[in-house]
Amino acid sequence: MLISKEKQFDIWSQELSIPIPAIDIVIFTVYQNELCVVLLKQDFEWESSYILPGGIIAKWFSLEENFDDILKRKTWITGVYKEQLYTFWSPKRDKRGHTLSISYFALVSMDNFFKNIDFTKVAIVKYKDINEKNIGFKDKNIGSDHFEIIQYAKQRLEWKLEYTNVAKEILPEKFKMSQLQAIYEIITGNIYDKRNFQKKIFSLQILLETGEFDSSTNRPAKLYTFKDKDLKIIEKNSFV
Amino acid sequence: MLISKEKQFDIWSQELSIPIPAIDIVIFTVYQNELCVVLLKQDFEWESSYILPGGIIAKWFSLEENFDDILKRKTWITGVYKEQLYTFWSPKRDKRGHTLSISYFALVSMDNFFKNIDFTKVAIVKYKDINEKNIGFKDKNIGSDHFEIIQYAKQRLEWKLEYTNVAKEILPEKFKMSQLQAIYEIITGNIYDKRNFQKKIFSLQILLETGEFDSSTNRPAKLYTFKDKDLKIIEKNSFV
DNA sequence: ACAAAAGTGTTTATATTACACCCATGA
DNA sequence: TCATGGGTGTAATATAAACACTTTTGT
Repeated sequence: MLISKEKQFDIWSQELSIPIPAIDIVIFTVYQNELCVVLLKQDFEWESSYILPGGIIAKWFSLEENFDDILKRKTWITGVYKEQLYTFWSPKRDKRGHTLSISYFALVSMDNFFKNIDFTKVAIVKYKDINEKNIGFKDKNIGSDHFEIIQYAKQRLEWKLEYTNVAKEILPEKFKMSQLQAIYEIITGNIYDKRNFQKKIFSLQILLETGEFDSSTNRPAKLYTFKDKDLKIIEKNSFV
Repeated sequence: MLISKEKQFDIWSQELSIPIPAIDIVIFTVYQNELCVVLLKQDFEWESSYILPGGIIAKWFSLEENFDDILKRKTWITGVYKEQLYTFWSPKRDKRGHTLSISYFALVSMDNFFKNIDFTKVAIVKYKDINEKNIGFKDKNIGSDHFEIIQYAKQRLEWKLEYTNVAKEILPEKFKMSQLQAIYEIITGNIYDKRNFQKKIFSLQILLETGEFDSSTNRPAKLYTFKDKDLKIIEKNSFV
């Protein structure tokens, strides 16, 4: 006998002494010079409410495979940078489903983003517009801690930006120095002197000059690209 | 009808499409001038094999409560510093139980350690003596990735030591500068010039002089204590 | 010619590294 | 008196921070 996924879920949540492991995804992008998060949307008469894309995991697949599957089903986005964040659980969270949230942090470039995303399913919400009130579907008792998870992800993003070349996951393949600086300024909320910024970035030795120029605005700007294709952790000096 | 925990576990692992969430604990201490890990032991004729203390979580309690319960049941250790590490899952791990491992990293001071630990249950293994061969009970097909988890925890420990005052969780309440330096040297594997080490530590402003001295060896040594009772992240300079 | 973004150097302050001798105590 | 671990300072180098004008292009 086949039972629907919903039904099966409700049986589990009552019968078992364990919480049900699920994945929740905080996916950031930079859009219109703002840090944004891709969220699932529910509209009420005069307001909107959002939750993180997520779903229950299947034991036949790895966490990464489950992530890819869930993100694709919920948003149609594929091929993003992803990293596990933290696992959240409390007996109070998500009373209906009793799900344990293995949260992931993801980055998507605007290129990839517009190629893949399904706008009938998701909303792009400015990070600064997200607050406790518009996160979580109160009536269904889900997403109660999604605001906290987003905060946690933002912290991780700032950290990663400082210590790795992860900015490449948000930028197009080739970019000008001012675009790179903008990413850092948007995400950290600081503004930097462009001479010092450039000196710092060059000292990290993570960029290559392409020899090409962007002529879209006034004086043509040199285009750079990241040297390493994979995530590179920038080594810090020893403790002492 | 009551069914035993073992039996129930086996039913779950077969019937469910989800993995069973469990906690695995990597608990470090510094003992006899060596970095050590507290592990559960199984002796064979001519060799020993170890796994991480761990157990299945109950949804009636938070992760922290589950952690405390599991650690106490398995080792009798209580009141340690703990921090969630990472959640490991793959369809290949732990074939019998299909458990998903929410791993934790913990630190225990020798003081606390000897007050609480139950040596009939656990072994204290030098970190450097741990290898793929002596971790995991092959016959029972458990702990297959515990070596990987320990490596991950060691990395986190080094990081925490550099960026926080977490050393306080391993040291006694009052300690001399050379003890603090030893902790750093043992864990990072580096050796430091004691003048530079002192300058660095003082610059972080995380210590207080107690005014007391340790007279146990030769010239009496000043005793210090940590200024903050809670974990303090040492702010790094801004990116640029 | 002017508006807009790109490009470029120097000075000062701070942090890091390398390095060696004297001190207080117990045995 | 000597062996042991504790305590202390300075000079050289490297990194970070503050700061403003010129260049190239499109309009």
